[in-house]
Amino acid sequence: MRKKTIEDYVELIYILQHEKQKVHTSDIANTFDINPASVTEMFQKLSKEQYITYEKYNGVTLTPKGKKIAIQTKQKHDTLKHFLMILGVTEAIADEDACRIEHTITPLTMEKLTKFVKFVNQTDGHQRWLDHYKYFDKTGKIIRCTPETESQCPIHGRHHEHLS
Amino acid sequence: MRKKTIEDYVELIYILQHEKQKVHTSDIANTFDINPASVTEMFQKLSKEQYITYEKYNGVTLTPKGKKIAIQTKQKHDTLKHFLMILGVTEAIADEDACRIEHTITPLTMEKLTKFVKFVNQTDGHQRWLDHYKYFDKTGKIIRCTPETESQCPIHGRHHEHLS
DNA sequence: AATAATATTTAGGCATACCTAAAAATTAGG
DNA sequence: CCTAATTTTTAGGTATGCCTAAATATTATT
Repeated sequence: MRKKTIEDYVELIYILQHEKQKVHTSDIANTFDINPASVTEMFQKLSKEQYITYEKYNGVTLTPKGKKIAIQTKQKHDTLKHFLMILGVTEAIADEDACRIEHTITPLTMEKLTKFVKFVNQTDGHQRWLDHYKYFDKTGKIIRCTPETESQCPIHGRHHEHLS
Repeated sequence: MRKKTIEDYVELIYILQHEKQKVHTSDIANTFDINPASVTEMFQKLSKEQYITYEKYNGVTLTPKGKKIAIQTKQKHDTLKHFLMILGVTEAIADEDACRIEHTITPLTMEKLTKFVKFVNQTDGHQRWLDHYKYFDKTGKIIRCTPETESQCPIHGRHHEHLS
């Protein structure tokens, strides 16, 4: 599997903290499926760099610095995942890819993707184009419908009344 | 800068081969802005793994295996870049992000993104929604226009005739 | 409270992609 | 064609995130 970054660790600690107060070596080791010894090493590093408070044999908590990064990362993750699912990627894979992309993407690209997701959400139920995309995704067929021809559109024609 | 993968090297060799026949250590070192010594090392590795034919002091060429990977990678790169530019990312940054994402993305996600790009291309000039997205990107404002209200739409209203 | 089971840490290693400095090969100029 | 400049390679080193095995601390059982 992919090597975990500081962001991965901090994000996971953040998520686990909701259930556990103190997050332990084994929690991380299990979720990431890596050796506990590796987690201890990372705890030491994260502690040295002030992302977490670490007491030997007693779990960790996020510092404000760590929490900030965690929230930012989770935010990116959720947006990316949401975005991919709009395009028709399954949840499990969207999750996986979001996890990888969230660390490498530039702020500008993240911003545009965020806007795209907002755009789709805020026009929810009114994006005929998205139905057309999904139809294309399924069938490979492009069906154009202009306002004039929409009533004959095999995707929208029948439901025309409650769509507009 | 980010560490370069086998794919990065092979893709760049592929691009440079069009101009140069044999690609030399310094060509890669300059483009990636890394030390020539590091390129030599990678040449040795790539050669050992049969991606390139490597003769000391005499440049490299792609093997069929290497060329295949190169073409696949470049394909992914171009699609990703295109996709990001549809969303309004500038060319330079789209290029940068494409370069990072192309190595980590799963096939399913790549497939959906490819479909999305095709969908946009094949409906070129007929996606009123894309104009709406761009308007939202610029202004933050969502403007809904149904077939009935489209003629009053500030984006499409005036140009209604040659759009449909 | 002693011992057994479990969890965590330490110590020593590995692979990867990079680096610098120095050696060796190639190429260019007189 | 020989020396100087340039390019490439070798050798040795670094940081990172992982590993295993062994040591140590904690927790649970009786």
